[in-house]
Amino acid sequence: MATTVGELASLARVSVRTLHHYDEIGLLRPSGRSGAGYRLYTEGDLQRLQQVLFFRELGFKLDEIARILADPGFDRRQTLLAQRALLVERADRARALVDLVDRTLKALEEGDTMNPEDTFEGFDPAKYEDEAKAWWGTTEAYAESRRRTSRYTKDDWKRMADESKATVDELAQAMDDGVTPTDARAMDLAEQHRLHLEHWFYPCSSAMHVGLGEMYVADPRFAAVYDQRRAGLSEFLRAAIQANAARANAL
Amino acid sequence: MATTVGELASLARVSVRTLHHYDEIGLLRPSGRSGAGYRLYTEGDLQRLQQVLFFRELGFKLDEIARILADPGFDRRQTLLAQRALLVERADRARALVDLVDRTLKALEEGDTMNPEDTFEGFDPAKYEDEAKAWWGTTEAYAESRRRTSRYTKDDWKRMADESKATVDELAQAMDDGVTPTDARAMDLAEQHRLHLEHWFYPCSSAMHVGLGEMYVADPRFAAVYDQRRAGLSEFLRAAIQANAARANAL
DNA sequence: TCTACGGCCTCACGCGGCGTGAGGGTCAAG
DNA sequence: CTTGACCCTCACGCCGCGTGAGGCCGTAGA
Repeated sequence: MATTVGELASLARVSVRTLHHYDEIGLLRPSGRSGAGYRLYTEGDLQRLQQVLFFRELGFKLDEIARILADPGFDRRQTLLAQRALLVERADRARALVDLVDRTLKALEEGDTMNPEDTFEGFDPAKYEDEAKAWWGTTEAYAESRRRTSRYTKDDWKRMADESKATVDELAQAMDDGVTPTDARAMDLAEQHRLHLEHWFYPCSSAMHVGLGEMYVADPRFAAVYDQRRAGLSEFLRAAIQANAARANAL
Repeated sequence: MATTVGELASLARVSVRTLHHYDEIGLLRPSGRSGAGYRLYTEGDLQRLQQVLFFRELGFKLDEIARILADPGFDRRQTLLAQRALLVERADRARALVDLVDRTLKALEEGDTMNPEDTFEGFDPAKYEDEAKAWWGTTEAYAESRRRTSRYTKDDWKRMADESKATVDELAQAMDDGVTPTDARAMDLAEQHRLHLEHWFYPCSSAMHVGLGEMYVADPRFAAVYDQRRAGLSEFLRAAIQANAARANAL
């Protein structure tokens, strides 16, 4: 008329330890005990266990399951809808990451076939020192920037402004399209932004770029420029820069 | 020339505790310490951190990341491909679960609108007792089965066999199509199997059905019948029955 | 009747990736 | 000289169990 832990465990394909655990936390107490203290489970217990496993499968936490089962009048619809949203998010995220891996793999291959001597450059001490200075004290970058910009003509400034505006517009459009900062499109725009800086102002390593991104949200003078174009744009750019730098560094 | 934990933490959008942890486990040691023992991070540290966060984002475990970064010649392609497979699996699973939630919601609604008196039936003590007996001792079910089958004509037997074969064929086809046991299609077939038993032999509660599923894999006489039709079919049926019972019980 | 042997019991630590205090030093500003 | 915002090092907590250790129960064979 009743089963022991081991039997129930093999029936439901869970470990004995799991049943012990569920007993401990009160999620599934055996209906009885034998004289020797053995746990005895009834059919009702099996049914409850199946309910537990069903919700566990859906990713509910054990205490949530306990609450769901405690009150049969509990709004299952509501609960399931919430869990659905969570699962959709998880699926989307996993898909996005697969995408990220794919792009990383592609970048790896291209990098391999196109410029194998990069391996050397990565260890160029001079370059490294340069980058370090540039990021840890903005002064060096600032000096370089002034050296360059002092020779720009009005025409140069206009072209620079046009380019800049284009990038900002594309970023805003990406946001409107619901693109996330870790998306390829956003990262590519961040890279475009970095190249823009390199071209017009000063050498800008990805590390330095990250620092700048921070400044864009932290310094209201910068933030205003972006957020005026579109709410939250400065934060979006910062995140995209981070993602882009992370990708670049990991290769 | 160097930052403190707090600064690096806010730069990289991680907690100070996380950096402490990475220091503890040796994943990211600060390049230096101040006189007072403060952690001091260089730009190189930031870059390494970004590498760490990149791989963490992809779902690598911290010790795996350590191994990847330890050896620059590490086969990143291979590693990324493996991770990709893992992520694809995760995405598929999440999608399947969303599907399961949807079907559960649908079943909930239909159940609500079509037969509200089921709530009563669920608490019918007579029925419950019957089910309990049927499952915990197969004898009762066996007796009922014999009572019924003793009156079957040759024609009845043939129709029963045809129905049975059809279900088995559909199950095999589902397997061929790569359907998983927790998929709706598999669960529906399991339910069909259960109804088949109810119709031709004896009342078969979902709990009892689970018990039978166990027997199908455990008892070689039964397993052979299914596995002869298609390798692994008995195990597939068992899993589908489990899933179907779990779904039914959770509603 | 003794002895295996398998199943059951109760602790209790371990894992992964940190969160979250407690209790105390350090450092620049007022 | 004090405040307050940093920083430090323990060290326990979380979640869902896995994995022993050390010992009792129950049945079957020698």
